[in-house]
Amino acid sequence: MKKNPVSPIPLNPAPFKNASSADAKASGRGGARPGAGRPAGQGQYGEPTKPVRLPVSMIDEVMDYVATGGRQSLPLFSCAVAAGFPSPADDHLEGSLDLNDYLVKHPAATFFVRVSGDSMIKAGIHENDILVVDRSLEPRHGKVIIAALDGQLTVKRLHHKSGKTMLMPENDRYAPIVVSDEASMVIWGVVTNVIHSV
Amino acid sequence: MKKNPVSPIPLNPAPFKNASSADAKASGRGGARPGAGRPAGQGQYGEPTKPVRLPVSMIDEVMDYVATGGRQSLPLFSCAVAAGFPSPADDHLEGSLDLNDYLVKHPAATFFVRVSGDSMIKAGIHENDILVVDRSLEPRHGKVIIAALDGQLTVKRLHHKSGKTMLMPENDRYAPIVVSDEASMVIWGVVTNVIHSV
DNA sequence: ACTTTTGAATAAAGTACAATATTCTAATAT
DNA sequence: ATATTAGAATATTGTACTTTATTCAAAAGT
Repeated sequence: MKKNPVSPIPLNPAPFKNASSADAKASGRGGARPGAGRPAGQGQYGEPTKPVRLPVSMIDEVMDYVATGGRQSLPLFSCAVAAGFPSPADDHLEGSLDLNDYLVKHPAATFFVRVSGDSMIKAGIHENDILVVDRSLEPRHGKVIIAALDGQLTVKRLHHKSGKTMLMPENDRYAPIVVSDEASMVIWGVVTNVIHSV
Repeated sequence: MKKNPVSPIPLNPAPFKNASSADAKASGRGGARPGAGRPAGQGQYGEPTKPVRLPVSMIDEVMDYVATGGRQSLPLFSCAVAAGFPSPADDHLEGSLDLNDYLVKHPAATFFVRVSGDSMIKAGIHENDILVVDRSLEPRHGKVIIAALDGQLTVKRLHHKSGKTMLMPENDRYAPIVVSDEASMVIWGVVTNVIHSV
């Protein structure tokens, strides 16, 4: 069992009444008294624990999860104009954010795509960016989508105009793709977010 | 449920002998036999479990975590050119990705900032984007950083030139900021990623 | 008076056990 | 012959209990 490195917490100096007055025991040391014993909250988590059954394959992972404080919720600040004086960090604090929660609304229907090419540069989609794609969203006109065309994955903006379906790049050096045979195109999902490394 | 494909192997050398021959019990049904009993892997997780102690405040959260299959690792595809034929999804599969792992290398030193303004538009940083900021990285020349100037948070590219420190916007409509009094500027951290909604 | 030793008190942590759930088959009933 | 039922077998699951760790303070030593 791991030894707890936490420094001793000075407990309340409870007014202890010495037992020597009446029933002092001549033999042995120590003795009954209030305040003795290991203080609560000295465990590895600083709070009570309870045994819970977990699948063996996940125990390590869960222990990690618990050790790192659970959901990876980190503070979110905003650039909003502050009071005017040099303001503490709290003045900008908007709350806290978990990336998976924020970016993945439908975990079972979401996947990522790494971008190659620059055909969508004007939409803020660069080479090597990671796209968050949700296949549970309906691919409507105007949405940025991931489509498989002849077995090739592409990112484009979907256009439906006068009965025709087109895949529009957002880069002047590329031409729109007219989807003649709708059956040859499979839409994998709708892009919801772009993750870009600076 | 799934039946064990292995046929019941009699553990003891003697094959199961029907008890009726000699010491038939007139009363009672069923009886000893191999293969009886609840099959393994029928539990709520389909695998053995073990009791583990968890802090009470996290039990609900952990149960959620376990129920949703642990780390939110989702598939990552690439747009790389495939074999030429209409290819299955697997041909594009690069692996799987957990956003927190990918974006947050130093959880204790990372925070997020929501962008206002368009002064960094050429760096792909748009209004309302979320920036991933790591304060454990050293703010070197050329890095995009978050700085507090007179209590106001700003995103700019850090420049050190001939002894001067400057904060460079990436938008022609904005002018560089010369940091005259270095003490009035506090660098909060280095921007590692931009998260943009399409 | 100060330090060290020792046992009591009590929380933490791990595990064994009892209760429950599920499935199989022999015995019984139809 | 087929369907039903009761009991046996065995995995699952929750929790009680044992073991371990830590702290307090009286007693003993210096």
